[in-house]
Amino acid sequence: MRVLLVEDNERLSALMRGGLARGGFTVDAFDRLEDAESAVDTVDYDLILLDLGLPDGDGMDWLKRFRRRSRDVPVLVVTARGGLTDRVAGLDTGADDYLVKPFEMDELLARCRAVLRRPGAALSTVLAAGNVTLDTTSRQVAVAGSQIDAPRRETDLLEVLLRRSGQVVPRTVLDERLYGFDDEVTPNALEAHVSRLRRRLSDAAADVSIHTVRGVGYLLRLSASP
Amino acid sequence: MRVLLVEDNERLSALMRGGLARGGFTVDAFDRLEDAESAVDTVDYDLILLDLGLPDGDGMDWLKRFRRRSRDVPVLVVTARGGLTDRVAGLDTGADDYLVKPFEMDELLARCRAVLRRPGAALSTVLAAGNVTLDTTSRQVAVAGSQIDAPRRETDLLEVLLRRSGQVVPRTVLDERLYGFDDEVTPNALEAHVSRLRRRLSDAAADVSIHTVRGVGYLLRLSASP
DNA sequence: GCGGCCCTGTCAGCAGGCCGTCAGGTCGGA
DNA sequence: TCCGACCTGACGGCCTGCTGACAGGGCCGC
Repeated sequence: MRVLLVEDNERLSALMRGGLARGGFTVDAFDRLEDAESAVDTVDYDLILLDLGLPDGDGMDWLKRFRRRSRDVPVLVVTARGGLTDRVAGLDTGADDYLVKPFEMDELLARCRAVLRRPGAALSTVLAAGNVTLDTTSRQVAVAGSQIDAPRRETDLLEVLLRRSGQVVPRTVLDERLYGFDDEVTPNALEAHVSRLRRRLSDAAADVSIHTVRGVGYLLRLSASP
Repeated sequence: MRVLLVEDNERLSALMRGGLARGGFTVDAFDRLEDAESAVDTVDYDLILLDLGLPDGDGMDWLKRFRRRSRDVPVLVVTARGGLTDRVAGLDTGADDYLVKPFEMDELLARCRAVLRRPGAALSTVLAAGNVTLDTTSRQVAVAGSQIDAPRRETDLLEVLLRRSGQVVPRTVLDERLYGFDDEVTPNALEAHVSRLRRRLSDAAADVSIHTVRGVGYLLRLSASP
């Protein structure tokens, strides 16, 4: 974990460097915003520790500017300004946490760890074949990156085919998946959906298509491309 | 945004519920870990506010167990235990932040907002898509820079859609975010709000619109522009 | 306290799209 | 060529979602 420390009090900076190093962090320390500025342009930090009262400017202003271009690096503000309004302003400007001097090294480390543990993006399962994708949670179908509208039954059908892409899926399986045991439905209903889905995929220039295996079922595979 | 509050002090709980509601959160409040336990099993909360000294167990133990199975819900610990070792232990157990009683409601809200900012999502307090912005601090909506009035429910709805702008947000998620356990509501209530918000956005000449995904939910996306 | 306004949930009517069915055509294998 | 399997365009019932109207309730100003 690489950390950028911006702190102009030399003794405190030394202390923090020591503590962070013992905590397993790699530290780059600077005492001016200008140096910090060029550092963030060249190195991809995991975490930034920022003092507010610095010789060449206010850390809060810098943070505001920084947040405008780089959104995802956690920033922990370390400062003597302990007032409520300062803390609220700091948090709302884009600080992920706020630590008021004086503090114990253990607490600094704990807060660093906490900030780094922040949740990542929620994972969604995406099925894909060729340039066709289906997000199983949002039920969105996309071809070559652009979304297309598909009604529910066709989406369900596509899902089953995608899950066994390249293999023949028997009619019976498709019927079972699309319709509960209760719904009795003409065999033709499935064929109708296949037909409509084929049309939709080819209209969207998909590079996979649905092949018929007579007497058995269907399979999804890459279209022959010239 | 749906919040689980676990706090056994009745007066404090009422205060926090009020403050959070004014801050645009939907709150489920319980005074025992047992109830919290079953709540987290059924609802997908955006944030958990946890008191430590509870009648039926220690919040810290519960948090430890909770973290073992669910890693990605932010937890903000609210407690009277202000000692350093307590704070460090709390953060290392899996709390994302630590707030010591007594505290101001403004600070609580600011910390909630900070914790909810996920890496990759918007890091400022202002959510935006197209020319529509929502300041989560003041709960003000603006289109192309000029503010428009939107009632609370519509603002909440817009917030959820903005946080997942471009992605489909399932109906169930929207229902969960907008309404707590107690509020039982016709599915049509959501549709009514969507309708009203659509009207409001288009009246204000917003360049994003709410798109319906039949059988699934809604998504916010840039309107087709000529 | 009280009147009025706005918010918000409910209802009902309506529109549009989905989906199962049918019928007629096409294709493949024997 | 014949037959069975499959394709596809047309159609209508039905269901989902949209929206205007309305009523209850809370909040604010007088």
